[in-house]
Amino acid sequence: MKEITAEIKKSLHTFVNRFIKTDDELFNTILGNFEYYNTARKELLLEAGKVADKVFFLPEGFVRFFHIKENGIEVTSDFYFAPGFITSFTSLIEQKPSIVNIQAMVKMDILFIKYKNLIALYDQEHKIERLGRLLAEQVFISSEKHLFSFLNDLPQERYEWLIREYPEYIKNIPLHYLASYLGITPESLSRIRNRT
Amino acid sequence: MKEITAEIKKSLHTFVNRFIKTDDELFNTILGNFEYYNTARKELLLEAGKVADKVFFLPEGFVRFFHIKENGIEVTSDFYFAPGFITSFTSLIEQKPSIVNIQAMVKMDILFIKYKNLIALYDQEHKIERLGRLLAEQVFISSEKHLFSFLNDLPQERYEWLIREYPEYIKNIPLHYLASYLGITPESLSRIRNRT
DNA sequence: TTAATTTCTTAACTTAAGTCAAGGATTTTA
DNA sequence: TAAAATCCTTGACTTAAGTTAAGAAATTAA
Repeated sequence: MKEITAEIKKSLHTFVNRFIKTDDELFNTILGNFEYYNTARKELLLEAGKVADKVFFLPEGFVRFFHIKENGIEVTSDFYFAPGFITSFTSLIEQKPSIVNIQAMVKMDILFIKYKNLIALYDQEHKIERLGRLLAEQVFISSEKHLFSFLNDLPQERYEWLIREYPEYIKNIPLHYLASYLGITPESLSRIRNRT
Repeated sequence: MKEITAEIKKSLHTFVNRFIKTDDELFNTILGNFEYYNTARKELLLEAGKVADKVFFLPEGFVRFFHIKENGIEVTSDFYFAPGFITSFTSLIEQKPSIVNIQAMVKMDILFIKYKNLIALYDQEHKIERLGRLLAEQVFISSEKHLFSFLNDLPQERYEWLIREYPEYIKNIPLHYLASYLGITPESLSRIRNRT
């Protein structure tokens, strides 16, 4: 079982301090609640049907959210790049089975905190509750952007929006995942790209 | 200038206590920060281009979120029914000009709290910070549902999802607003409804 | 480094939604 | 309550995306 490196600690510290200022005591309280984990590429950090009982922190790498529709089609709903906290918020908040799978896109060293420890931290420290509020606000904003791309734009324009808003997606993510993120088939995305 | 009635106080109390338990002192602290306002039907509670500086509480009635695209087409992005807190979260959180307009759909008596007072309450009371976190989580969940309807379903299925998930929409909301909420034209919605 | 798998593209055809236009029904408001 | 505005539907036509199928290219893993 590998240790939490100084580099990983620093990444967590920097990220948390974007939202709240932590003195040593508070940061050590937070850090003390996290455990280390090493994922394989393509490993599921959360499986659809199970209740989310952890929040992950990614100091590196990125993950994909996806689910399988009744007709068997796989839908990619989101990507998160490091650094950041990752979980199925809906499953975690409601403590109900998750709709989505969360999949590691690359092999990576990550941290996680258990749900019950997070809740205890919320009770214990006003500042951590604030961190929770600010993070919830951020995931809302990012979800709303994705939603607005559907309300405002045709598939072709959604693709243009995507490369404008998230240029790193194009470099790192297989196109058929991007297609379903955009709500279109891989064939359509291929045609859209070749009619510029 | 009309007063805040006992009925409105009760509505706020009941709603807040779904999320946090408030003793008299805490509830009076919250209530003391709200002011009364009476809207006309179709009045804009927030105009696109202005920074959101209030959060509204609706004890009754409902509102519509909409914006105008560059091509002049109006898009309805959301509806909120009473009871609940209403604002452009994105504009409020980032303190940037709002994309959306918020429009009263009926004449109603409402409350509002100013942004700076809300921030002060967050600092002052851990429990209110928690309320903020829980509300942010709820708006995320509701935005994600709307998003998933686009990722999972064709327009026809999205309409069926809407009447299943939000039957009250059909009874209260003009169809051309629902059409743009579903990302389709009024003509298409009309055809979808007439091919059951 | 080769075999297996995954990823991406192209083509032919189908279908559902968009566009443009018009008119009737309903609701609002003066 | 009558005029105005809004709301909803229908029809004819266009267009963009879906479907099915096949194969080439690239990547992964044995």
